[in-house]
Amino acid sequence: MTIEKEYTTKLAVDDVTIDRRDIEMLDAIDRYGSMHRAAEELGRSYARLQNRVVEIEEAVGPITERQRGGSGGGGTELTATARELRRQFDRHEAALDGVARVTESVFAGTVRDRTGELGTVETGIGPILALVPDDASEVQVTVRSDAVVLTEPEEALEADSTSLRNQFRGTVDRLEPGESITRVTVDLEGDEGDPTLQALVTKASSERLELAPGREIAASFKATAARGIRIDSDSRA
Amino acid sequence: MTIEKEYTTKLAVDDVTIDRRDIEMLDAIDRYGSMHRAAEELGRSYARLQNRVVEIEEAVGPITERQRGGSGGGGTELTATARELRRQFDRHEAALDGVARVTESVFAGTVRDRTGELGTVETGIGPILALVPDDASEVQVTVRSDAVVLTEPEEALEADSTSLRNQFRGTVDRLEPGESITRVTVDLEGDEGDPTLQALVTKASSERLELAPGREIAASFKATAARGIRIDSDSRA
DNA sequence: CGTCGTGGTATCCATGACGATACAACGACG
DNA sequence: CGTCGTTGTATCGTCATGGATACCACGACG
Repeated sequence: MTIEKEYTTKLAVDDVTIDRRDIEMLDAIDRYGSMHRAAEELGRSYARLQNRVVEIEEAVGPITERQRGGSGGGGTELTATARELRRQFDRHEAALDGVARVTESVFAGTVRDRTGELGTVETGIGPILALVPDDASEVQVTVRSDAVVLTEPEEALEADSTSLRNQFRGTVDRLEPGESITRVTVDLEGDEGDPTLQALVTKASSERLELAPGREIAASFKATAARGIRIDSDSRA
Repeated sequence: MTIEKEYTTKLAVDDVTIDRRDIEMLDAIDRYGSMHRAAEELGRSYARLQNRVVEIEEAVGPITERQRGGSGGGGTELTATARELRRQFDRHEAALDGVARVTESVFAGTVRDRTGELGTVETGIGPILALVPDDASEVQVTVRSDAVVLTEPEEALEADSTSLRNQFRGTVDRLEPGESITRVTVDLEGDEGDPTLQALVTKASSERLELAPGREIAASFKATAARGIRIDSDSRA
């Protein structure tokens, strides 16, 4: 059973919510210069497509300049608003794609202190400062591997001048080099469960830090990049 | 026109894709111990709900132990698989919620060098090492504010022993303190556009670094936390 | 002044998702 | 050995989405 993380991107603008299909519609209109051709090229009915454009415009304002009559019969162009929408959508989707692709490390623990949205979670690898939901006591803390910073252990000590609030020491367990990015698995000193933290690092950084299995290293991440998720109390196993 | 980032969480397991509704179904079954009560409590029809359970189990394997007959008429319990599914879903949703909530800073630029998935992007604030799509030349680079690390400027110089590949200097422009987290806006030295970088920092870090408007500071982030998004060449404005 | 490919609109129909309903099968317990 | 609240299953109706089709309006250009 392999579980894959998926998602669908949406933008809520006032009253409508714009999804991938809408953006593809805008793209096609932009590319072909007419809603008829866009509909044909996308394999969807002109009537619905045109309706959708109007529907969006009623909520967002003009996203097209439509003209009928004329030499070529007319045509429609996108407005700056439409292009901005598309860019925003692309950014959002890229961000979501990021979380779906990136691996994360999980540590179960219990919330000790809490001030506002922040809390200290006692885990098998020690206390972690993380964002925690305010009704939770038992949580699992997740850390995205692209948010983990690796540092020389000696330098790490004086790093109190940083906003990196979570620092751990460990030894490199495994390197999985990609073309330009290496996935590093760090064994942390911990008693329970799987005291392992994954980090994504550029190949250049990997070489500069002379990463290799057995190498001692400091791994740190920001409190704002670690989130706790409530575990239902009635969940056994 | 206020644009809000939205998303719908999904897990793809083999042949089925599990969405929020399914997880709520599992929750209700777990809470009430029977599919009939779960259906009633959720306001949906028993027939469909039961069908859905079977449908999921055909793809994922047993997620329930169903028993009919008996004193209470029977009942159904969740299996460990179902609980694991729920936890995974919760984690994924928390991660997606993170990207939807966090602000990001955007810098437009052009890709210079590219090795694999990594590239150097020339922007208004200088070169940024980021993940770039392989067909792009003009990109917008986005940096999540929870991935930006603030450091004492003096210490930053010797930070070559880190996997933080992008380092910039600037001055604190604005602080927006929350209950336990402060949003920091840093003005970078840059010519074009909006040379501003946002960072989320714990209040403790903010005080330790003595952040205040005008304060000089170093802001850094990992290359793997910066992603470039292609800008269509035919996009003007 | 007609042509032609647009935009604009209304109507009908196919499909899928889902609730509503009805009914059979089950089995511990009184 | 019947009761009762389950799990199963089949059928029908409803609703929303969206394609298919048809028809009108438009206006520069030949």
